[in-house]
Amino acid sequence: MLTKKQLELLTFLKNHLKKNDVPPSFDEMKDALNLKSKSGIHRLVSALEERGFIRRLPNRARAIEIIKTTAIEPRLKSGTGILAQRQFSPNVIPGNFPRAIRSEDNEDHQIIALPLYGKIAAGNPIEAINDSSQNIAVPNSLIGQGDHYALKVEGDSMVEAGIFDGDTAIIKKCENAENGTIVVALVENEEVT
Amino acid sequence: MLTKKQLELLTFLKNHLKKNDVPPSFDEMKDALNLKSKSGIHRLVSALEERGFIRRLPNRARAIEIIKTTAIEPRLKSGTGILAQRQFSPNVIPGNFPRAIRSEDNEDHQIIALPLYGKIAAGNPIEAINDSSQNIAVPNSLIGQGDHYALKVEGDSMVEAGIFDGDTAIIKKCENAENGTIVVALVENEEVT
DNA sequence: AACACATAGAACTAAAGTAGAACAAAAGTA
DNA sequence: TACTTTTGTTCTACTTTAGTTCTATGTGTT
Repeated sequence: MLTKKQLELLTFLKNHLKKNDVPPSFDEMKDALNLKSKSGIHRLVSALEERGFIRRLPNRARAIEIIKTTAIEPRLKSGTGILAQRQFSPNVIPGNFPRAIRSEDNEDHQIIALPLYGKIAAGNPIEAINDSSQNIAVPNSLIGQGDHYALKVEGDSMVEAGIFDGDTAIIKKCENAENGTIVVALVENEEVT
Repeated sequence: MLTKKQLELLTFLKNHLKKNDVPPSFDEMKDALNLKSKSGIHRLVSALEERGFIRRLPNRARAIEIIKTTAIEPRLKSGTGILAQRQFSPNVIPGNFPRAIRSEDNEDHQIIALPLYGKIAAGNPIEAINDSSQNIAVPNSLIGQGDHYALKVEGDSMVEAGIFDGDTAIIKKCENAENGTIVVALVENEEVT
């Protein structure tokens, strides 16, 4: 229903509203999405309005109201039984990875296979799949010391951190989280978030 | 939906009504918002009326009625800057509290004041309020060893765990989370989830 | 009638905010 | 391939918001 940019704006709107009680102005939205002009925002806002996610009063400052947000991700488990528990402990993404892997760099680096443990929800918690049969290939320039594994990101509540739906997160395993790091924590035995 | 000034006035209206049972006059509103003239108030009142937050009788003194307020509780902070970061580390709710405090038991127990650090989102992360000025009173029968504090629960994604919107969570501070415990983790410096 | 208190609103200014055209590039789609 | 949509940009035009002063009008009391 929504493009990435539209979702990003909607998410920002939601958070801004929660934080400040006041909808952001076009300028604030512009800054939040790292645009240089408010016109792009104008179009995104119009798109959100057209799709029925927000409502607004024309020519009124900050007159934006959220009507609905994106639907919640469908859950994987059936709801009847209890999942076998994976032996997760809290893990940390150091968060200083380069944003993207340049393909031309691949020659220079050794590729490492990381176990793909399952999915991680950026929005609602999603259970961890416990078959580590799938691996993904990662240049070891991304990896420092220690145990690592991978999770697929599902949901969009982390877009502000540059983590998008469908991304694959490389997770470093460690026992304690420092303040300010993005963590993946096991919640209630069967879900990670 | 509202500009800052409009929200400011609406908040003042709400508080004044709660305190005095009588809506303020234009002059009182003018003083409350530090204006030198009542005309500004007149416009703000009209804006609030236009947006459906208040209703009024024309040409009647103090004839203002609040129809609705903003969905989210007004925040204590100004909303301009970045929050100073609280020194959170991952914390654990042991989860074996009795479900409710019976008032007749209060005589038997010592009451302890816990700092109310802010809100915790059961769904999406919410930033932590960093003024620990508010405390809540808790019977120490609920509290075991160690550091504790309190957070308000907002959202409902934890209902299955018996945690509801509006609940106040008593959190025990500890450094490591065991598997299966419900944790509150600091995410991205300013939000807890 | 006179008075105090309250609301209504015009007129002006400056600042903040919204609207949208026009062009270009990139991504997605038939 | 051709076409459409989305996105990013610059630039301009216009509207609203906010603060101010000043005046007019309505309402209830004495």
